[in-house]
Amino acid sequence: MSDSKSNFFEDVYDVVRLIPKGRVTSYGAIANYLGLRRSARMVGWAMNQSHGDESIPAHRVVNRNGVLTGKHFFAGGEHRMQELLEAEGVRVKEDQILGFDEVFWDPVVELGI
DNA sequence: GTTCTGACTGGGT
DNA sequence: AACCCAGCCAGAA
Repeated sequence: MSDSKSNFFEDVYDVVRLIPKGRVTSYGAIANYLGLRRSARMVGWAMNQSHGDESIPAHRVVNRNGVLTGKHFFAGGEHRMQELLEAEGVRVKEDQILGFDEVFWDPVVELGI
């Protein structure tokens, strides 16, 4: 579209909202889905800007290592992100998701390209 | 205006 | 295997 301004953030938020409960994805997966394979940082940056919007399950977005890298940005304590994930059935240990491959949700695979 | 950093990732050393 | 570096883009100093 011609009026591409900050649509990137909108797209990121849209994909994050599509993450099913009990599933997680990575910044790179979202970036890849948006065609910005190497712009995973921007996804994280978009999440930072989304801080405060409870409609965006940012806790379901982790890095490719399955580590809750963004936990430190959650309000209510650093363990809030872990609590949110565990409440959805995602096991977390030492800020790392257990069975990451089982709960991983890839928008490119699930939604299609 | 330049410079640096960042909720990342992949490849190279 | 561990560490380092480059790439991507946007916002702050």
